[in-house]
Amino acid sequence: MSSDMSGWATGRLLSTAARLAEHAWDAHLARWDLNHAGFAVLHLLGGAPRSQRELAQAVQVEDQTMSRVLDRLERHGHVCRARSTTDRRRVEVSLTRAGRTALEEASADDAAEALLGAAAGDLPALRAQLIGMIGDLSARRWTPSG
Amino acid sequence: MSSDMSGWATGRLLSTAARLAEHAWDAHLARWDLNHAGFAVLHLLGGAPRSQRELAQAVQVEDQTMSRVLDRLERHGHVCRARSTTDRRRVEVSLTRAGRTALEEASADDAAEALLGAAAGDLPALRAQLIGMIGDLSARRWTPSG
DNA sequence: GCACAATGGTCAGCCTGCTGAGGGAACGTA
DNA sequence: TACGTTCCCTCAGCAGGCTGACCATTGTGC
Repeated sequence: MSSDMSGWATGRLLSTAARLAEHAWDAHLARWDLNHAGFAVLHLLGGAPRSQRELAQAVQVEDQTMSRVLDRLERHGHVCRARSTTDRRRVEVSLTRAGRTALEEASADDAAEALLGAAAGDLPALRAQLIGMIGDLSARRWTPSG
Repeated sequence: MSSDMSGWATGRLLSTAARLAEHAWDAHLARWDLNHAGFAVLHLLGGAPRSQRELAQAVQVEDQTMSRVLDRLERHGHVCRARSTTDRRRVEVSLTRAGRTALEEASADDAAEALLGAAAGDLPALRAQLIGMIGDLSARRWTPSG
């Protein structure tokens, strides 16, 4: 049944694996009205409030995308947006009490991570390769002298 | 500058790497009015015409998604859709002459694959891990006794 | 002080993914 | 022949990515 993937481009392999991982992850997070994108933001916000741009850069996403992810998080009450008093261009984003609870509960039960661990033979090796790859590709993308 | 990704969930690493790979790939394919999704379809169609459902299953995507990818390919003249004469439920998809040309030209210059090769330390190992992972996760998703 | 950049967010629009719902064609069985 | 089921595709709507264009605020230089 499973097609022969040896002829697939590596990019397609990455995309497919990522979609499957997101799907498993989202199924787990739906309990808290969350998904993979929102969860990553809550995770960052666990430490301290941040501006939207800081969040966007931390998760390697455009500002506009972060804006809409925050719309959804705000709509579901996980997050609170407030114009900065010192610099009124900035929007300070912070966890609500409900958001912190969701973050803690969702983090405690990391079934999805366990699933990936089982699916990937050598998880640390895979992670190391992905991290190296992201570093290389994102440098190529975000620096002028690509 | 590059944030510390050691705390990232593996799913997020996969998504980020996949997006960066898609971005590089798309930049290369834009010359032919193509993107990563459309290219995968053309690649499959290189052998022989297929029905939409066959294409969807081959690239592990829902039928509705494939339908829209084909809309775009058709609009740009890469592909031709024709109702099957033997089974009028089916739609036979085939390459146009322009589509075949685009496929051949885009395949010849595989700069994006080379880029990924350079970014990933050990490309064959990465590919092997991804293929294993896709097999495992997609079995979990698409079979009843997940 | 004022014109002009740089910075931080948003709006609009496109693309790929998903789910849910529905329509038309083919097939089984009564 | 008629009916229900299955199969294949499409429409509608949501979400996360992206680009391009725009607005408000802040900072800079003359």
